[in-house]
Amino acid sequence: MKERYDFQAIERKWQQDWERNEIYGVSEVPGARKHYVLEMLPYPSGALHMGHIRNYSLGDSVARYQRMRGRNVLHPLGWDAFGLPAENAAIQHGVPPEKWTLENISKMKDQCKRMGFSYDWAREIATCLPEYYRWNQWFFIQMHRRGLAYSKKGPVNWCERCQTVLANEQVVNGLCWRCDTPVMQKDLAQWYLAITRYAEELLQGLDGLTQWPEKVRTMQRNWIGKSVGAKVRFPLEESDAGIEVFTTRLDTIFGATFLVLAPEHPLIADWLGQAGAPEELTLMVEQARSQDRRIRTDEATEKVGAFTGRFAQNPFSGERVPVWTANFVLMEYGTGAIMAVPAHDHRDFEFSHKYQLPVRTVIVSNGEQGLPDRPTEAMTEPGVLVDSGLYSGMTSQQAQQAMGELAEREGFGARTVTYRLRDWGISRQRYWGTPIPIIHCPQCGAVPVPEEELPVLLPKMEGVQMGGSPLQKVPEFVQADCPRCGAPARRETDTMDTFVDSSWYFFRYADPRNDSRPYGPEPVKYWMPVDLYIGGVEHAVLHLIYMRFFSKVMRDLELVDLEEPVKRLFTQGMVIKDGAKMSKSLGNVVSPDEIVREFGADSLRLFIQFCAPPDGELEWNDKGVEGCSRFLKRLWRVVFQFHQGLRPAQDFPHFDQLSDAERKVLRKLHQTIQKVTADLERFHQNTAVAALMELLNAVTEYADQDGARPEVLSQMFDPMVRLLAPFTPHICEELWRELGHEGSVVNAAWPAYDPQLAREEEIEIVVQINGRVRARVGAPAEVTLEGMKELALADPRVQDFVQGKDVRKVIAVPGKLVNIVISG
RNA sequence: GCCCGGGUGGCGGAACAGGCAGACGCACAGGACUUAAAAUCCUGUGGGGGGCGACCCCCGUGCGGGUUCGAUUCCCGCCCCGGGCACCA
Repeated sequence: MKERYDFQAIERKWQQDWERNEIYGVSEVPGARKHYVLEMLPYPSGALHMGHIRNYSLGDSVARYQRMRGRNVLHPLGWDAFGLPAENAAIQHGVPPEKWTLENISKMKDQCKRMGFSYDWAREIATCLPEYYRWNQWFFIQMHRRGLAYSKKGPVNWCERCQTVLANEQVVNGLCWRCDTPVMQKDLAQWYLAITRYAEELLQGLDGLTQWPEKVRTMQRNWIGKSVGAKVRFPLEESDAGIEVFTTRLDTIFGATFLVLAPEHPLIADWLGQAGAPEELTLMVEQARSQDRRIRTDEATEKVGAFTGRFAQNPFSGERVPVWTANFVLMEYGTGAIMAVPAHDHRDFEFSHKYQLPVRTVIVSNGEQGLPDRPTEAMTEPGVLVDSGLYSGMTSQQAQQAMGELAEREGFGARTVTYRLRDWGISRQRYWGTPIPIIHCPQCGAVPVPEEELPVLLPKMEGVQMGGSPLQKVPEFVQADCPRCGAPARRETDTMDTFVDSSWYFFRYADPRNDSRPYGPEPVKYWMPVDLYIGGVEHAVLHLIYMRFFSKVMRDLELVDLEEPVKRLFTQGMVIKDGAKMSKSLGNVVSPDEIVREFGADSLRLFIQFCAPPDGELEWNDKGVEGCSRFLKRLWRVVFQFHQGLRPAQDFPHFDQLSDAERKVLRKLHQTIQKVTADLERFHQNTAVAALMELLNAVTEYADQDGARPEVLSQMFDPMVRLLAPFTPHICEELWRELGHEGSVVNAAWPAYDPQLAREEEIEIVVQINGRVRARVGAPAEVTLEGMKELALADPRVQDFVQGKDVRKVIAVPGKLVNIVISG
């Protein structure tokens, strides 16, 4: 008997064996049912943290389980290898970003192997390699050809610390998502991807993603921010120009007592440029423009404004309305101008109050009589129109339609839809990213690099420095000939946002070494969509919206025949310690390496799946790992103590020849098979592990009895090891071989449960009296409802309660419970 | 303010479709083994009360109501915590 569970030796041994035999390699097998399990690809920071371990342990147990169920499972991993930390390391320590990144990848890959994750490493990708990023460039060119990638000069989000532009999605509460520096506005020429063209489709598609968490779908809906309304043009007095406003409440237009322009509105600049512009106006506009965006867009910030001295005309009522400008109106939403209806909008109400502007009620609640004399707050609900000319008496909805139709007929407005979603700015003024494949020619303008010249290689740079696009300082890179006219030209020196890399990487796993296109149609057709995608919720409006966009574009490029790339999304919870996220600054980081060294990968994997439900937060607890390690030691002990003399399964005694204890433990086994299977299907790894612990408790109890029979134990160990294999593959592999099997447990079949054996022979019926448990009676499993009632009423304790009382009702729940309702 | 989650022992959590609240694990206490400790094994462990005793009673899933024979679970009204969005016209 092997005395000790030497996890270090066992884990090393089987990791080497699996690698040598390439046991985790997969290929397309026609006819075999595929299953694609994916985990969000990591940034190669240098070390896996507990969040990674949790993510990959969950994915790995699903991948192994599906494989044992006979699926052809694709389970790959790669590296999101471009990005700022590599560049910052280069600046701080003088290490070339490529070297830093590749070394980190190698370290982390090693950690993955030491965890025993079943990745097909033959499909590994790293986004910083030309063989990968050339396809980023290729996609960019395809998009450019269709007008989906375009360049535009305008205000962009700028992070001074990262020295680069950020996408809207990367600005979190006005701060840089990476370093929390307040984001400024800057005017720059940038490349954009036209995600807004897919806004409606991305929104509609969410309804079909029924296996995504509601939370993520809601976040995406909010982010896309669809508003249905109308644009209306208010002609300006003494001018040919007009002011176009966007409103979702066209029905309130008779209550529009003034207009407000954003301080950045082009008309404001015009007017300020003219002689005699009021000083007060100039001052206000300057103040608003220079206000920190975060403060400016905070609801709590005081609304300030100024009268422009101009008037416009309400196209519906013909009324003359003053034109104001104010800090609360933003240029980037709608038309940058609003009609203010103080009676029916909180913000307008507040503003009108401060500047003594008129408030006019034009909507009343259904069934309400008369007008409120002096409203104390805005009534923002829809209702019935009053004081609105021809439209008085209509409901808000009717009026919106009728007014919209009139505006369209008369040509001063139209019903329209706006979105909060902006096009995706992908230019980054940094070195370590995919070069944008564009050449700027003085004659021809921005010309895409011809496809056959891809990839545009990122030149090696020794001394990367902050400030400006680093590639500008590499003359050999910058100097290029125009692909169209051959004249000397300048190569684009910005690189792509790294979220481009991660927007399509999971397609590449299907065909990772293709060097003539991003992927071939057949492998993608076979493997896609991803059946299960596991990762953190923090990418809800970043990666998870970009990847949906890319998939739609690929469909329109006729590269794939697919609406949505991910069937089921699972967002796992964070790993925390002492109530806070693990972080270096808090000093509460637990290193997976140390845990693996002390308890082994299997114990860590088991604990991290046992300790909390996968979608909830996981509070780290060292003692908990120890408990899981104890469980594995006990498993080891019981198998090695009893496996000698185990007989093959066919010697198993007939059911009728089993003792009560033997039937009991066999029943527990089949119940456990049933439970673990169901729990894995519904992603409740924690209770699956708990069930396996219960099973081991039952088996140990039987095994320690006098007269425990080896042939019965043999029947127990075999399926038990298989059930546990997805969670703790190393120890299970060792035990599996010890039990006499030739091949790997990885390829063993998932055990089936026998409903007959899982069924209890004798059941316990809970007897309640007026809803309180008062007794328990035994009954045969096949007892009828009437039989249950009789048994319950016959029980002496029940008799005591019932005696002299009036039994009004007896309720029986099959196989479970009888409730006797008495009175008096 | 709006939208998602969530609130259960000392702790992490379980209870899948309204039917025994607290599975499993941690921690703790007592015991066995040991010269001793560690490891391991056994027993106990929501709170309160009663009985020599096998046991029995009462209370208990954030708070207050409701529906029901029966509510951690469903409904109404609150409180608290976590996350997301938020001057978006």
